[in-house]
Amino acid sequence: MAKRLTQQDIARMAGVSQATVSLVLNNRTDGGVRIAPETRARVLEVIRRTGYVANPIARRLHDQRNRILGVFTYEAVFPSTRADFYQPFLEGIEEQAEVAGCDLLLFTSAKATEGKRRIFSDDSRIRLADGCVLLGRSIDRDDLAQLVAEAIPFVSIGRRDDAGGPVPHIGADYRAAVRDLVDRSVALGHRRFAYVGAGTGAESSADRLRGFKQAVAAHGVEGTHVQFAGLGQLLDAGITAVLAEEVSDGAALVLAARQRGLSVPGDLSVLTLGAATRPAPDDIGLTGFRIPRREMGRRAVQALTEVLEHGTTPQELLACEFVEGTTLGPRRAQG
Amino acid sequence: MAKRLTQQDIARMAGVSQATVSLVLNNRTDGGVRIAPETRARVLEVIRRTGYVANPIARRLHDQRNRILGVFTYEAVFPSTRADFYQPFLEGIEEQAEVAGCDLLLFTSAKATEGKRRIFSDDSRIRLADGCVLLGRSIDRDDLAQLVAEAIPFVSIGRRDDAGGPVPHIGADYRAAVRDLVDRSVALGHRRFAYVGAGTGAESSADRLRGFKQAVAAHGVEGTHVQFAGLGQLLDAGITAVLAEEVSDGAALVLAARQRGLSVPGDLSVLTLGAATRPAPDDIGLTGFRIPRREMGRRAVQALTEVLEHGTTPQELLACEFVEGTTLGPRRAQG
DNA sequence: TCAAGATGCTAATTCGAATTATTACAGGGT
DNA sequence: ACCCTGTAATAATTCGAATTAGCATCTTGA
Repeated sequence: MAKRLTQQDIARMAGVSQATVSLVLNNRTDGGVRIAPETRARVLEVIRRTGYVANPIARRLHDQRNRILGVFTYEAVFPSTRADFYQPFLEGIEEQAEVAGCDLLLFTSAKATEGKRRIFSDDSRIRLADGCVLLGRSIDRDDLAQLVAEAIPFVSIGRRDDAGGPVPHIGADYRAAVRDLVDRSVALGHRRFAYVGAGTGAESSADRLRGFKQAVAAHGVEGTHVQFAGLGQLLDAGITAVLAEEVSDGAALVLAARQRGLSVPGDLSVLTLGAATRPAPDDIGLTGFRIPRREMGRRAVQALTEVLEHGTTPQELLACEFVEGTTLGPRRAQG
Repeated sequence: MAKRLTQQDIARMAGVSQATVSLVLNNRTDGGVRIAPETRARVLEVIRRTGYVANPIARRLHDQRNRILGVFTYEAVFPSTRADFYQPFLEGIEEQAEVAGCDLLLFTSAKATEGKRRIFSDDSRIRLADGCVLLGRSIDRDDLAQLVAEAIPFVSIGRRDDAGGPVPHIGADYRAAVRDLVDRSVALGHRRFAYVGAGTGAESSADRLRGFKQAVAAHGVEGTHVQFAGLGQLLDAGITAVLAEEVSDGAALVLAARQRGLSVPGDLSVLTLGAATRPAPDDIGLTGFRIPRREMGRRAVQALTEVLEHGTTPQELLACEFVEGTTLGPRRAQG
């Protein structure tokens, strides 16, 4: 197989030294470096002819930066079961990477152990890239702590609690978004709420539940939290508005209610909080909010650029947009 | 920022040389390498205490391999408009890359010129990877020729004509697939066929048309080729079976026929040849064949591995699977 | 007791590119 | 002839780990 070209090869062809090639390549004119125009032209011509590109590995070894940004996901990126979830983030990431003139490295080599990938295994390749975007609902806390401890440049998509230090992230402002939904519902007369979903574990779940609790407290209305949706139980408790963390749970509630001959939103309002770990029907028109996934991807790459250039620790929550839908209505005047 | 530990540091702490640390780390026992058990233990203890991990960059520099496979597409990968097309290929690519223990590099830095990316522009980063998979309906012929000329390890997804030499590729066997459709149709009594579509330009189009022509010739039946579908014109010509290159064209024909009060496949059989450059409705149940996209992605990565290891030029066409559908039926006995 | 062989480790080199220090050589002034 | 200055290029070193050749030191056996 044709061996890969090195600067030494280019140098030989152009009749100069390897150092000269490097200087020409990097367009160095500072620090008393001078290259005669004709020499420069000769070297550039050889480079053009051969299509030579500096070995990123060697480059990275010497200094920092090879214009490669890593993307780490805890599951495979492409399988269509995951596509709906990852896709919008990746769109934003790709878009901004193109703007930044960087290539994207997908860490597919990280072998899955017990179904989950780990960043730090026997042979972590994370440092191949200049920096890294982390994607996934929940991220291993040990991995996160090690990233922070080793000062590896990275940005998490999704807010993360401290892990031995602040974790740079671009998240969605679930607290504000959930509060907004409660506000709207209260304005429509609702006084008894239920939050259906985990509400714990991943930061995104915790944030939603926190927003819910803040909002019901602020309005002085009733709000309960249950892990799973039991329609009868909710109705018995006199609840008129349900906030379902998972989209599929929200959809299931709407269908169950209608099967009982109830009207949504006439008898019960159902709101969804956008979590999508399971596929859900999309023809129900659930009221809720849109997670700015694409924008989060874009901002994450921008933030990573800042980390790389200034060593900062950006943390930002992006606003979610209200989605009108058809499942929120005024509370029915009750007997 | 705490500087990263090196083997030299570990060596100092354990009172041995850097070489010894390397030998212990790689568990080398071959080629007359011997390390006393207690020395080994001492080094391992220091490694354990410090949490040292070998710098992958330095490691790759030495190995001449960076275990990075490139993926080049002429359009952005992730935008959802393209998702249906690229997705299955990428699934296969990712799957096999994981098996091979390689990471995937998406060439997002290749700026688009006139809406199309080019592999070889000012500053091609194609050589960042060990090898490269090319994806896209049509690939710039100059790019292709240069890849061949420079002996850059790559594999095209989709058959390609020679470009200054044979082009390594994993394609779909469109000729066989189209012949099969004609065979089935002839068996059902059809004698007058039309091929609707480009039939030229990209290799994939040419292969389909070639299969069509071979089949009608073999059966001694009538077969015409038109670029665009005019339903009336087809019916006037007494055609009873249409093969539409584009799925969307096939779907349009079915809808147009039914709008005229005709039955498909009662009055006209419509077959599709799987090209999907435009979105098409998927609820029509067109008869045709399935392009093994995922498998092609997998095989392409395998083939690339072979190219890298043995410098071969693999060329392979994978079989397409017949899809029953509802738009092919026996020719109606005509007055 | 001394060569032969086994054992345990290290010095030195390699990979490819970036950078610094240094050399080589021209022409100008005295 | 000599020094100085500017210009143009190169030699040598660096990064971190892997590898090979080779140097000590210690056992054996005759």
